[in-house]
Amino acid sequence: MSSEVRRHHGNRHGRSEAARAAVLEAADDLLAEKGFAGVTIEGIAARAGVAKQTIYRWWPSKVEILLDALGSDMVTALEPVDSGDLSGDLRRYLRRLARFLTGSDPGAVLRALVGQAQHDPDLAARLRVEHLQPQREREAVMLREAIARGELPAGFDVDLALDRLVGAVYYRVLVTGEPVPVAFTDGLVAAFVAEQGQSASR
Amino acid sequence: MSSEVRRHHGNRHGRSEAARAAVLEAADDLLAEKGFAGVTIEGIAARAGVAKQTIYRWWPSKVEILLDALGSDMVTALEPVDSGDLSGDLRRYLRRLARFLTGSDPGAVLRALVGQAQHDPDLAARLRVEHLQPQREREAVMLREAIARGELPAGFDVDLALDRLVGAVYYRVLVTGEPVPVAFTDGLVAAFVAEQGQSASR
Amino acid sequence: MSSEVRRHHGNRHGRSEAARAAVLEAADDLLAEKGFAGVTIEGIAARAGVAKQTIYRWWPSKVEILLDALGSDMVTALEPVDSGDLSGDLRRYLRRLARFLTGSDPGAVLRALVGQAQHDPDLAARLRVEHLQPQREREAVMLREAIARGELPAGFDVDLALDRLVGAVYYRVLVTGEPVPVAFTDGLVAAFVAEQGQSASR
Amino acid sequence: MSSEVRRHHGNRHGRSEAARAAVLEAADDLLAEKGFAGVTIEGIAARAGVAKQTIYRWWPSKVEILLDALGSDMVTALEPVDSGDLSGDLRRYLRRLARFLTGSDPGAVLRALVGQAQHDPDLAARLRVEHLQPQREREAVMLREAIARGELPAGFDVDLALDRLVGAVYYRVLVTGEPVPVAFTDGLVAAFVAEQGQSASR
DNA sequence: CATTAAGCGAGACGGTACGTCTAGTCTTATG
DNA sequence: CATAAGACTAGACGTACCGTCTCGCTTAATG
Repeated sequence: MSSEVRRHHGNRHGRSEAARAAVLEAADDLLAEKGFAGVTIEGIAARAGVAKQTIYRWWPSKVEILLDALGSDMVTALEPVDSGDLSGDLRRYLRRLARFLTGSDPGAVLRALVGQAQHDPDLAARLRVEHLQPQREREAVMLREAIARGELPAGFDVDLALDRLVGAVYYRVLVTGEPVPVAFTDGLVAAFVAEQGQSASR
Repeated sequence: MSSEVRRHHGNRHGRSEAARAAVLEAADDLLAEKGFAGVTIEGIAARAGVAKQTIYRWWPSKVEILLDALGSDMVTALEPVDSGDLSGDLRRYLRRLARFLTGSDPGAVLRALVGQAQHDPDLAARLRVEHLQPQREREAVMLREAIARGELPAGFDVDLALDRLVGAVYYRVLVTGEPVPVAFTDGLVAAFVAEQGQSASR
Repeated sequence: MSSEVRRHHGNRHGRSEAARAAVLEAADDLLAEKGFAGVTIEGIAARAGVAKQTIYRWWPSKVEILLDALGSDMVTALEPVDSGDLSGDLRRYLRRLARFLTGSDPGAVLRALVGQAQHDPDLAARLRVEHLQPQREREAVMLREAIARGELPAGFDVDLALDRLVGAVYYRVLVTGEPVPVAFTDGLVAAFVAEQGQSASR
Repeated sequence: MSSEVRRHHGNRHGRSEAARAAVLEAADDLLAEKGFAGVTIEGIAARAGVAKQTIYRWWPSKVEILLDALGSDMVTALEPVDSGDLSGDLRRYLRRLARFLTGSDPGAVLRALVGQAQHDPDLAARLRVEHLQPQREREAVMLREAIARGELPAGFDVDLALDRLVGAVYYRVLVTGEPVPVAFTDGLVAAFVAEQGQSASR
């Protein structure tokens, strides 16, 4: 038996998976080595051993390549935790988020894309629809299950809580440039938990 | 009598204030009209009626022009409030911050610069040193004075609080792209106050 | 009844005559519409509804297609005259040559090929062997028969005469771009006849 | 003391003569080495050590570069002869023309341009106006002076004679590809002279 | 009657050159 | 001595064709 997609140089199989993979890897490498400005279509083509036309055939711009390169890395790296204990889950999740954003290759891709999205509304829309909102939804599930378990009150404002927890992490990464140590993320959760305890005791 | 600085085409008066102002205004206009990618040195020179060399003489790059164009707009627009009532001050400040970031021209410049800073560590450093950290300091003063007044406990973690309050606003602006209505900023302050109340009651 | 070669999409009949004809016609049309630079393999394939590979299977280059498209048009259009009266025959022949070169589709193809032959020695060789020399030979026959009839002297230099008669027509077409009216071709023949008369009278 | 035009890299001197000369020489060299198809803007730029933009600033296409490269070479190489003896002058001129067209670098440029002119009416017009017609005029002067001297009759058709003399040479070069030996050009003149003798004797 | 094999339309591929755009450098003449 | 002007080298942009390479379909001849 043979693999589903065979190696080929352009034919009726349709798109070459080898070329696609080489492009995405080249884009990733260039971003890591030279930064966003160093990611050029010509550079990607040269490094991937691919013709420029092949790139333009499948991607409308370099940011789409990076979106593609991001792929499901976010889903993989930021799988929410559900152990039945909200505060522990949140601590683990925010630690993981901080590490993803500040210390991983796909995190660097995401930061570059969020940066570029400030100049490019189309990219912003695609980035949100394809990556940020789905991840936000996975984060929301964590909190909603805690509501279901009774760890959080019924009327709990999930969106506000996520903006305060996750937003603080992004803020340090994107705006202040401060490191995001475990002490910080744990501190966020501690404050969150304290607040809930207060509410519950009323 | 005439204005202090006369228009001139190269002379012994020193730097031309007219050229400087024209460049900054052209950069601002181009950003507003065409977005960040539409801001080019050539475009600025053409619109400002200035030679490219004059721009390169005084600014090392286009982002420095935008930094310069931002000027003291942030200081002016985001003057912290100090009425002696922390929660009211915070509500007013965050409303103003949200409006600045989402609904003003200098806010658009700041967003573009923060976006570009994700690709450009030098810009990131200058942006933080010249604008973000001074503003952060002004914000911190608000809280420190509340501590001095006894509205907040002595060991209060000012940095964590700002990351949670201000960070949530930036997060919506830069990442989720959600609007930042008054209800949201007031909600942030309400949660903050509730938390403090709980702490105080312990 | 059916045509000898039926329409087919690839089979054991061998080469598709329909595809061949469509390619030649498309090439001709493109040359007429857009000029030589507008004749591209991709354009021919698209217009002929034929795959590029089919073109490359049968023709090594686009100029070979035009050579093929020229076909026997030159032979047909430039059939020499032999009425037994040399000066009348030459007048008719040169008029026909002028009209072919300046006012017919295959003449335009020939001009394009002669032009391209200046850049392409292989094309030059093929063009001469397949079209120009055979036609030259047919022209020479006209003169040789006049020699046989005694209209021209035995030692008459056929090649020189053709270079002067035919060459002058090509020169106007290819180099000066002047029109080639009947008065011109008739003038050529008149001068030729006068010269022979002079020689004969010696 | 300094040379009239100083070396510079773009400035208010206006156009760089060094860049201009390097481009023309590179184009010439490429034509000689690789033929017309080997003359590309990129190739010229690379060989001349010049930016593509500099080429596009001054020449609209590669054929204009070749037109420019041809310069006054034709005038120089094809200076008509005027010794007072028409037949000798014509022999010398046609020998020189044959050598220019078949055995010189600028002759190769001219052949390439005449070839390309078959595909490009604009080039054809410029080539004629700038080079071919002026040269034709210089040729005509030779004959007109012979008329003035009484070597040719008053009503002599200069244009027809040039088409037959010069045209035959171009025809061999451009169409038949035959060599153009001295015997051939001398034969042309001999036939021309014989014809005139006959006319004169009438 | 099923198999085989050749020509076909289709179209992706690695390339080269195109002509355009902007960057950043350099050299003047002007005031 | 800073300016406006503008030519310069450099290099990425996105497009057009090149010539090559499968691929799956159609069809007649073959076994």
